[in-house]
Amino acid sequence: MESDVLLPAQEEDSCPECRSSHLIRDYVHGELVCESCGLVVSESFIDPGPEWSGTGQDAANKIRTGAPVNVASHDKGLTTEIAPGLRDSQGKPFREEDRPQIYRMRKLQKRMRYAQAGERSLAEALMELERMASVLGLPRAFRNEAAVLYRKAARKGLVRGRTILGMASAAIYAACRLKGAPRNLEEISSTLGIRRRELTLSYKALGRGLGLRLPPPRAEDFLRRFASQLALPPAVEAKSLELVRATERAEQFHSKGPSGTVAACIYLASILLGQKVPQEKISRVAGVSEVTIRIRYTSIAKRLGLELSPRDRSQPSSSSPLPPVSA
DNA sequence: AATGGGCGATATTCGAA
DNA sequence: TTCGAATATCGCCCATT
Repeated sequence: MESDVLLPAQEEDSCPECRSSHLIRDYVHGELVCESCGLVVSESFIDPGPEWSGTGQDAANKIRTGAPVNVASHDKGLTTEIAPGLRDSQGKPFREEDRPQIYRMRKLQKRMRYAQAGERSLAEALMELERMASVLGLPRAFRNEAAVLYRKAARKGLVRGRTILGMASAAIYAACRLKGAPRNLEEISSTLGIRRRELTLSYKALGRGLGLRLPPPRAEDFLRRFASQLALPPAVEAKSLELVRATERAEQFHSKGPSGTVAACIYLASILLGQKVPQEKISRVAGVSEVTIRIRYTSIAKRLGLELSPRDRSQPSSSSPLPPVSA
């Protein structure tokens, strides 16, 4: 039940259509193409994604060429013309033994050409979802979830008047939240090269149209991901979780960003356990500024009644007892 | 649909500790 | 590294056009 949505993602060593092993790499388009039948076997053997490694300050530069190369755009692969007759585009006659394949290709082409427009754009969207999920490093289940959402949206005509990319990224965003591993709008839009405005508008439409009622992202759902990116010691992660929960309980309906809360709690926990993690590092991973971490963590500490003695700030090795943060 | 004001949260910058 | 103040920007909400 996994793969009804899928298009073949791995490279083959022979063409699945004509079984020829003459596959050539088209470095211009980043496609793996069958030399004898023209089938595009794989569309992205070069990484089309935006740069990952930029940090907070040059976040804007991550999108230096705008949207990632749109390898799956609609005229790739499917609309190739296959001339009638027994000669190829150079006027050379087809080899005798290739003819059956050529006929089959023509038949396929015909089918594709007359396929319903909706189906074609759906296929395109599914390829986008595939690509987006891979750029974001999301597990298959996430992408499948997104695909389900997208299909529902498409059936309800929600894509009309909007862009496929916008809706697809919105579906991805929603899927992440449904799966309990939320991403921020910012993360999604910058790594996928979608304008934020477009993403939020699409997401709103998606949510409204499908009647999705997603509770606001819980801060603790961000913790796992941040913790692993920071390689936090388990003890610090555990303490962070404790703090995050206590914080959310204490300041319900605060309209502050969950990633700020998590970042602050991680910092706080790292201090309390004497294994300080620099604000700057946390800031990079969580996508919030250092200032936000400072403001949030001091107010959280106050709210939870935590005493930050100078000892905590300066001596990395002393473990200070934390008053129980139960509510 | 576009525009603009109000507003709270957050970002940037920078000097000081 | 961290702190904290000043200043700028962002995104959302709402009302207006």
